[in-house]
Amino acid sequence: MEKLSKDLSTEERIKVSARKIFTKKGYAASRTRDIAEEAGINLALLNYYFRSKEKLFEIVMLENFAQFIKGVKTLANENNTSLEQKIDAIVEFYINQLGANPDLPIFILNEIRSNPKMIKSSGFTKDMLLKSYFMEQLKEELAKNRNTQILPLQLIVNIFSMTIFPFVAAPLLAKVGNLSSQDFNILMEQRKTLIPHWIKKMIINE
Amino acid sequence: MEKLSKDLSTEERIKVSARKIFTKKGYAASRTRDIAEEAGINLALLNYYFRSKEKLFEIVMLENFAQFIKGVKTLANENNTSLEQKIDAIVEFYINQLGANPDLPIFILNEIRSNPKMIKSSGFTKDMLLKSYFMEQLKEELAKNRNTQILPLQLIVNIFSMTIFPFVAAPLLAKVGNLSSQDFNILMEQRKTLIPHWIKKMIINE
DNA sequence: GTCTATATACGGATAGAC
DNA sequence: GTCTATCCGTATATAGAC
Repeated sequence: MEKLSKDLSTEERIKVSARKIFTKKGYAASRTRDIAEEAGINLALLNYYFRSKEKLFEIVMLENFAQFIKGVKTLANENNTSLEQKIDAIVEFYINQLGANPDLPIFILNEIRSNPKMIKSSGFTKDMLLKSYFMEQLKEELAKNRNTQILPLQLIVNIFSMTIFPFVAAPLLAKVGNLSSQDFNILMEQRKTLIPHWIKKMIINE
Repeated sequence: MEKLSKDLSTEERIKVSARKIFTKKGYAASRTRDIAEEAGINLALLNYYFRSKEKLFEIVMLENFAQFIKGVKTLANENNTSLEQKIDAIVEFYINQLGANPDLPIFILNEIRSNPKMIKSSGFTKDMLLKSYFMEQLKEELAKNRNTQILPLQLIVNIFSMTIFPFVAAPLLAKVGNLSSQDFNILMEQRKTLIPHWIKKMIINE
């Protein structure tokens, strides 16, 4: 197992290792010893910097959340892109993001499940989507198509479902669909254009 | 916290409690002591019946898998229902199923992630969907609409994504969408008809 | 700041009485 | 079959030397 490069500060190396291990195994199954070893330092040092496993975890989680939120927040509020462009951008952004970090979404969702309090400190807010410019544009487009009986939220759920779920279910999907990891990547690459295309169809009231 | 009714055998009560706790907290974070207490028996007795935490877990997991698989396997191979009817049935089945067990999918997906070997013994096979009657009907319908460039698998991914993901992301969705649990149920109830409707649109090559 | 050694706690599992 | 008491491994956390 490759050790981390030495040009990061010790504190930073611990955080990087912690994220890696927490993300892969979840909080409970992760051992501070493993995190320390991965960072190339001693267990005592980990506690010296972060006081406890739990504190370290919280810090890492907040950064994970932030990474996740940042995408929507900025993309959804660009005010010189069309609705279509925004959908394209969001889908592509998350497929790229999760392609590099496939374990991240299920890890986050799972930790939220087992510790519902976490969501309060997560940075996710009810305004970040509902009051975004993206939401305005979506409502407008639905009205234009006389398709007002569909809650815009339903479409937003679809965008994220179709984008994120395949990563969450990847091992199962690989099995059931008989896919190599190469096949999986191709499938996701196709979805970058397919998902926006499908969403467009949903908006139109035939 | 309500104790389980006494008319089940001890062994059965332990299994029920184990499923409940494992499903809620995941394997690593679950304590055999808690399972025993939930079942209203002693820790020693749990080991008397199941020898170890791990053995108990395996048994519970196999039953969880079975419950999950059973739906697709039977519904996808009904040979006197139309494609449309099958899609309706699958979506409704899972929304009902997961409405009663909202933690089940993320639990299963998460345990598979942290222990990839598990998928081998899970009962999920590459034939159960790819070689189903459902798949035949889907291919046929796509061909009929000259929509052969879309992999049928992409549509299957969509069905399950749109059906299952909202449960997986429920706490987040509730937060971001500002939904009460009542609202969430309504949203999912709507999806029982919306999802099949959307899938139909995807099949048609406009 | 970083290490070795150790204290302390917790959780899974077993011994043995009933 | 079911319990109480206990053992023992493992993991977090700290003490204290360098």
